[in-house]
Amino acid sequence: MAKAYEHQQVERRLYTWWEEQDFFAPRADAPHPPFVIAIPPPNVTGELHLGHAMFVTIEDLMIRWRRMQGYQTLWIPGTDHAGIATQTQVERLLRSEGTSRQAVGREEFLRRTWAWKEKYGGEICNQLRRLGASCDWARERFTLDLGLSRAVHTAFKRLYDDGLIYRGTYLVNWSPNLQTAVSDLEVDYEQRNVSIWYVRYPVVDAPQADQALGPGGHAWGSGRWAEGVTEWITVATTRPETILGDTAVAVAPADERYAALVGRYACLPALGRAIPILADEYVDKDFGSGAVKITPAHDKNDYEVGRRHQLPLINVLNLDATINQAGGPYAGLDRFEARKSMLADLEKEGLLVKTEPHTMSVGISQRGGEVIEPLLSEQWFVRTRTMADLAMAAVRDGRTRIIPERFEKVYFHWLEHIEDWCISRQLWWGHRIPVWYLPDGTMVVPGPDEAPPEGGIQDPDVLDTWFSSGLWPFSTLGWPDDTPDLAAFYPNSVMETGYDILFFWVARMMMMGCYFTEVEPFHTIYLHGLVRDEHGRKMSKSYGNVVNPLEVMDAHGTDALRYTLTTSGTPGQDINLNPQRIESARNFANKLWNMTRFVIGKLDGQRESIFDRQLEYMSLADRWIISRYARLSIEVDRLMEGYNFGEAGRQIHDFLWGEFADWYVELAKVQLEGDATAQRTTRAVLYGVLEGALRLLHPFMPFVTEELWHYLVADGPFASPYPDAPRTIMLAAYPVLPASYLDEGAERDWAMVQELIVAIRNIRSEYKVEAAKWVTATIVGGPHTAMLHAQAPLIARLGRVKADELRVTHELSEKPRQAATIVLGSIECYLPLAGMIDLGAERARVRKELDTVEIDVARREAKLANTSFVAKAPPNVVAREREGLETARAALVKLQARLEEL
RNA sequence: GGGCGAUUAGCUCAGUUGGUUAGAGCGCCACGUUGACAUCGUGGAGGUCAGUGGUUCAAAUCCACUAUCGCCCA
Repeated sequence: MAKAYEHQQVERRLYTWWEEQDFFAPRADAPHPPFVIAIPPPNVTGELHLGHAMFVTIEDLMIRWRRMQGYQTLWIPGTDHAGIATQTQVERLLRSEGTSRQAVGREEFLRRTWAWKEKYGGEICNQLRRLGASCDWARERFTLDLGLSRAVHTAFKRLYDDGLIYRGTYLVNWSPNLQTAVSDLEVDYEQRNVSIWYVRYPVVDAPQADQALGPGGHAWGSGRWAEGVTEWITVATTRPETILGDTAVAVAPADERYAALVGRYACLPALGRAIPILADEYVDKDFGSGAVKITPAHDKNDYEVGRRHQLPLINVLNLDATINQAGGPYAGLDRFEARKSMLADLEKEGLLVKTEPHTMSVGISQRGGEVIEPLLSEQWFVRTRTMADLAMAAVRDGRTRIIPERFEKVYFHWLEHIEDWCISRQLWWGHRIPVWYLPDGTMVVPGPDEAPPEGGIQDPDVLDTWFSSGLWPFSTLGWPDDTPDLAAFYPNSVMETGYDILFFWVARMMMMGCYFTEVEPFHTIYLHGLVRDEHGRKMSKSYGNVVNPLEVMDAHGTDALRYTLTTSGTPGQDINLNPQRIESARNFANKLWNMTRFVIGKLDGQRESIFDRQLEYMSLADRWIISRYARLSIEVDRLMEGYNFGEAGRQIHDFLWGEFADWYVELAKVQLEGDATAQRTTRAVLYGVLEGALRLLHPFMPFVTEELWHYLVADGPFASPYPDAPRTIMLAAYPVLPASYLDEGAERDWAMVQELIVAIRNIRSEYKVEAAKWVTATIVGGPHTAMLHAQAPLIARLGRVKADELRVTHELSEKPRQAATIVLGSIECYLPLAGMIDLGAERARVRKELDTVEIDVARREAKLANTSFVAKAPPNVVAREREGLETARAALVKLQARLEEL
């Protein structure tokens, strides 16, 4: 074995072997029921980032753990076609070639996109492999596969037939850069400092004859448009270009300032259109001027006002956000140029009253980055209420549980207030809407196995990518067909993903799963936190704080990254990824390597586990480490069942490093110098405990544990839930020891010995005894004499006391004067450090120790003197307090006596 | 405006139903010995658990309020 762990030599080799051996596939001979996770499908042309690393690590952890427990595990991998993202990439490519999707046409564009997918689509999956993902690649799926497309078509058809899908002209979120509608969820809101302009409109009594001219009979732009006007109504707006689409001015019904104007008309600047002045509750009389321009085709609130008053809808924008013909003199200008131009003209015509700074939230296209335009257009929608109610009921009834629980509240709130879902996208890359229009205008929605109607033209739009993702837990298993996989592995067990896509994806899977399959798609939703940089900032290219998981794995190994991601936080909480923690995790892997190397070296070929045989004799140290290991396995089981993976991982680490390596390995060195029985037992304990602990750790650090396990067990037998399991730790049993292995007496006694050894080392260090120097010591054990006597060889070695000069005695009448003193409850220990003891300093040291013990005694006495404590606290707590007091008092007496002697 | 989360050592974080002296890693100081490991070992320093009030025999932990930071929704 190499002197240090070299992950480069191990990871790819093991992964290839695992995959070749088909260890990832669900086993029919598994003794337990299925445990199924569907991967959150990454964007097919995406590149690995820490979000992926996070979900892969946690899901693989769960899968490996359940697999080792004997569940029939299936982790379905796959990718998402990611409509907008992928199309944008290919469009960029086309632009670099001097062409465009429009120029090459739909068919060619799709051909190019598939080619792009073939070229880059495999990359993300290989990157998931590097993370150690033990998913069943034979079942890999892609949302645009034939099968999944059939699922999408079936779902659409059913919703359509059930009346839950409709087509209509409504105000939608339009992304001018992407030239498509997007859903409410794909709009981010940003607080922006903008201007609010006060614009006055002439008040008139009736529409004019010639609208081309203003109320004064002059053309717009002449500077005299409003000549002679005496009555005005002033509106405040942040979007002057939408004046062109105004169809009313509204005031608050209770606003006396404007009461007389209601029922009359305002003359619209630029266009001369007479629009009614009306009263509506929507208007806040204290905001702006108290009068609001109403543009039903370009604002959501105005749309509602318009509906209440049957106002006409006038759309003034083209799909690229330039002004259309309805915009008169501004037609052809971009929306922001039109704004400038409009403001200049308003100024010129004396209609601009004032400008004020204003903050408002602006909708930004999540993908396109530009300001979203509320735009009237014909789209397809899903009526969500029925499905949302089903999705809520599943969680409310406890059929699906969300972890952490607090997200249930968020989930309910969103589903309660859900609006209809705009599912059509004006893209080419995706599932084309399965609707055909006949020349007479009738719509036909054939089933997936039916031929499209003769002479029909298919709707040009595609479906929102999340429509297909919503079917993922069952479409990947063959739905709508009644496949064996669907029967065996649906519903899934756990949906694990980041909380940031609770609405986007999780809620939609719940909605669609409950609706189409009449069963909740998974029993548990586990939401992990987001990965941020070490100071809690979001990782972003512009900050330059992005950590690339591939680079981390190259430098420190996959296990180090995985261990860091799983143990850096708690469920659902964002983690601040500290690069130093990754290094520590790498060091841990190396520590594992070396402790195993040591154990193997000492086994001398004896591959025998303490857990496979009854041993006649075990030392205190043996019983202690076995008890600790048993306790660990029970704790880990409890933590994992409760989804507290981080805490489980930390405890395994602490045990392996802090107890097994730091203590037991050191003790084993001494025990291995003993007789044949001691040697044999020690080897069996080293082997059994380390082998088991590696299994406990395997789901966290799959590579190093597998590699070491091979070295350790060689051809030896091992426990596995699978009768003919090949030689891999992946299929070895996950340990949970029976409580009979717990030995509280051994743990208590060993704690005492440990404390004594640490105290001796502490004294050595304080007196600056050279590390190489072996000292003399006398232990006065009182009631623990026999136990301490038995442990003397270990105490001597670990405390660097000469074995033949370590005395353990029940009592000591004559205490050495020139000696440092240790008092631990009823135990005393004297270290005569020839010539090194300064009596004054030693007195001070003992005095200080006495002080702390005095405080402790006083505190405990006060507690026990408190009658309500004794009466109300549980008996074991009181007993512990009494015991502690006795020990502290014993120490107090000894320390006082010692101080007098000195 | 509504909701949620966080606040514990210099830094990054644990602390599982309230119960000995609040822990870890990194960083810091001192010293390094043994054929597993310097990616290491031994010892040490370092915390008014954000603040205030309450519940309780007992609060980092439960409750209320406040402050600061962050996120989600509108």
